[in-house]
Amino acid sequence: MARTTGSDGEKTAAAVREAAVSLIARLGYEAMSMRQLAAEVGVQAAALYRYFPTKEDLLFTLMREHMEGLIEAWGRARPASDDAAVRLAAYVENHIAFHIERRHATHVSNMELRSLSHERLTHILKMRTAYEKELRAILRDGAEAGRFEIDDVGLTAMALIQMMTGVIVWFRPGERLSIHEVTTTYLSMTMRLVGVKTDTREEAHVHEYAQLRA
Amino acid sequence: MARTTGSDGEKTAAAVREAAVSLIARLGYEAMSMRQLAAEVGVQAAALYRYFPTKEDLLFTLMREHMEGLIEAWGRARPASDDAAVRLAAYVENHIAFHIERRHATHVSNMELRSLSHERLTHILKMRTAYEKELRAILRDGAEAGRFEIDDVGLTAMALIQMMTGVIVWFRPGERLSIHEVTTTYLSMTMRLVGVKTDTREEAHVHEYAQLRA
DNA sequence: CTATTAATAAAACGAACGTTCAATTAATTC
DNA sequence: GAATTAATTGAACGTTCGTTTTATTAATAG
Repeated sequence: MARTTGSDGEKTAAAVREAAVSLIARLGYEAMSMRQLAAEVGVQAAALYRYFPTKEDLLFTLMREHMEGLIEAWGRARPASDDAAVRLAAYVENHIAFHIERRHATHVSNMELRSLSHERLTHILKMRTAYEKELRAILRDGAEAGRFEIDDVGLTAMALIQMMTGVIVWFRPGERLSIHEVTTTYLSMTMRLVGVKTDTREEAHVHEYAQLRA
Repeated sequence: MARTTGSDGEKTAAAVREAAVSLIARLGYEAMSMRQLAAEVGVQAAALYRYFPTKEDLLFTLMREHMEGLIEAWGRARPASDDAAVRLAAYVENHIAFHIERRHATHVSNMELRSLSHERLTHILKMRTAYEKELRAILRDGAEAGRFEIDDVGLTAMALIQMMTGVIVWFRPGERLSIHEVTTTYLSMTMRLVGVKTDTREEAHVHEYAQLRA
C-alpha cells in the first residue's frame, strides 16, 4: 500500500502535533518513539518525516508554537490601565486560563527543554524571558507607585510564575474546583503575596475587573 | 581484566548514586544510558548490575532515599510550638534549605516520576502526600485559630509547595542572592500569602525564630 | 600458601531506536 | 484520460539500548 484514500497533509500534520503533545506529556520526549507516535496517528513511522525532518524538530515546533500562543494571548488580554493591580490581575487570569487549557503542551514546554539543541533552547528561553519580563514590569511599577509591597521584584516574579504554572500539576477539570474558583483563589493569594494596598478607590476596580471576566 | 586494585563495593555503590543523580538531572532518566553512567563512575556497564538489578531500580532507590531524607529532615526541624505561624516558618525554611542543598536529587524526584512502574510511583507519591499533609495541617490549624486568613487550605498548600520548590529552577549558589536572603524573602511572601495576622505578641516570636535559624 | 569470596571486565544477546529509500497508490492538473 | 504531484507504505540501515553470561583478577579467610 501507499497513499491511502482520503489522506490529507494538513489533517495528518495537525493529528501528529496533537498526538505528539499528548504522548510526550504522558511518556516524556525521550521515552516516546516515532513508531508509537505514528501508531497513535494511524500511520507508518516514515510518514512523520514528511512533516517534521527530525524528532527534535517536532519537539521544537510544539514548544515554539506554545510560547507564541502564550505571548499572543497576553497581548490580547493585556489591559490598558495604568493601575498595576489591574494589570497584575489580568496577567494572573490569563496565565492560569492559558495553562489550564493547554496542560499537556505546558508540560512539554516546561519538562523537555533539555532535549533541545543549545541554539533552540536559547530561542525558547528568550521567548519565556520576554513573557516573564512583562510580569516583572508590572511588579516594579506597582512597587514604585506604592501599590504593592515587594521585597524583591525578581524573586516575587519567579515565585508567582512557579505558583501559577504549578496549577497544571494537580488541577483536573471536573473535580472539586472549577477553573473559575481556582482562578479566584489564586488571584487573592497573588494580591496578598504582593501586599496590595486595600481600602483604596482603585481596589474596587480590581474586583470589578475580576468579576467582569468571571 | 576483572577486579581492579583498590575496588570496594561500598565506594562504587556510592559513586554510582552520586553520578546517577547528576546525570539524570542533567540529561533525564531516559536519555541517560547505563554505559554513560558507568563511564562517569569509571567502570564497565556490567558492574552497575552488581548494585542495582535494573535501571529502574536505580531510579526508584534515588527517589525513595530523597523522599525519606526530606521527611526525616522535617521530623528534626519540626518545632513543638502550637503557634501555626512558627510551625509554618519552620516548614518553609526546612523545605527551601533541603531542596536547595539537593537541587539535582529534587529535579530527579520531581521530573522522572513517569518512568516508575505503577506500584513504585504509588509508593513515592504516598511519601510525598504524607509530607504535604503536614503543611495542610499547619495551614488548617492556623486558619481555625484565626492566625491565618486562607480561602482554601488545599489550594494554598499546593501553591506554597510549588512556589518553594520552584526555587531550584532558577537558584544558583553564588549568584546575586544567598540562600539566607532567598529564604527570608520567601518566608515573608509566605506569611503574606496566608494572611498572617501581624502586630500580635506571637508575631514577634516568628521573627525571633527566623533570626535564630539564620 | 591455598581456598574462597568480592568486584569487575569483556563480549555478546535480542530488541528497539531514529531515519532513509524505493515503490506504490490517491488526488489533482492539463 | 494521461501526466504530474501529494501522501503513504514496507523494508531496510546502522546504531544504541538494557541486560546477561562467562571469565578473570583482587582481596580475604583459614
